[in-house]
Amino acid sequence: MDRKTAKKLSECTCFNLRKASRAVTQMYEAALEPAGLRAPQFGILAAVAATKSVTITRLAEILVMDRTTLTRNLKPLTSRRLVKVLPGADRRSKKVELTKKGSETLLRAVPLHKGAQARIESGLDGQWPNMLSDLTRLIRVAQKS
Amino acid sequence: MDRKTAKKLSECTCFNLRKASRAVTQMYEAALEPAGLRAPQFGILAAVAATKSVTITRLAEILVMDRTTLTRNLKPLTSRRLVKVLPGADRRSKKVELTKKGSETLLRAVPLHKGAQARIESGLDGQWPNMLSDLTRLIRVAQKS
DNA sequence: AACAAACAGGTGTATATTCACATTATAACG
DNA sequence: CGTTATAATGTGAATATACACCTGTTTGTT
Repeated sequence: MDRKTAKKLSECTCFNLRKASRAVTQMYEAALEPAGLRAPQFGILAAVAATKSVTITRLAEILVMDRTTLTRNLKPLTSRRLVKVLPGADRRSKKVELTKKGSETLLRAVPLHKGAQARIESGLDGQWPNMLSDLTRLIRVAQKS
Repeated sequence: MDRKTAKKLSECTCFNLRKASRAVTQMYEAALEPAGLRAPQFGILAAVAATKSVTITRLAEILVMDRTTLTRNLKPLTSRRLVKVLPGADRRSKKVELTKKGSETLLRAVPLHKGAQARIESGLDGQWPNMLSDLTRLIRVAQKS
């Protein structure tokens, strides 16, 4: 259990994806810092903005995120009054919407995000679209297994 | 801020990497479950096994993981007596080693991990080596930005 | 020897992630 | 109509992640 193990680890899909995820997240969060948003928070705000109003379960589907993860992730956003959670159509469901402050924050974050994305894409010399389709396929494979 | 926002999000490197990371992690953790290991735990055990004995800082470098993250991640492993943390060369440093139980656990986990990796690679029709080099490049780009 | 710089490590705080389980509300059905 | 299944959400517990900051140790310089 020596060099061989180390080599296997360095080729492990999970290990490498998590590593890349950490590195890229840190880079995006540094970029988004002036807007005071973490990476998942930006995603949530953007998704809510795109729908105007969604239930929690539907939003989790859109974000491909565990529903209970989303529930927790909404907490710091509601505390900071960036989103509001209102009673939904049912007495079961709720709907999530942006507040004015949330819209403003998102508006401030979008150029920062765009800048980070542009830096990544330029660093990859146009390979990102390819990588994206590969990643999409990888997700499909992982979810089927 | 409508369809356009949603589209941007669906092309965001960070968002997609995190999504893929979640999906693949779940798949690997389901595979490793009989050994009672989470994905990062497997990585730590494998890295420790490959070195016999390492300091915490060095191990964090190997894993490309924040040092303080590693410190926390070692906790459940030491609690379960899979690794032991001993005084190092200095009075500053410590060394991390596998216990007997840790070796046994890793030995049980390796075939499970290999199976998961094989399923992923077969699902990707040999594209994984390409994707790996792309991911490596992506990490380099993110860390330079 | 005295002091500053660099090194190894830990803690506080906050967010993110997920599973198992619990709760309440609606829908379906016999 | 009452019972059962399904849907929407929340909570407890555990791990993961990382930044800012703190402590003690060694090294290097004068």
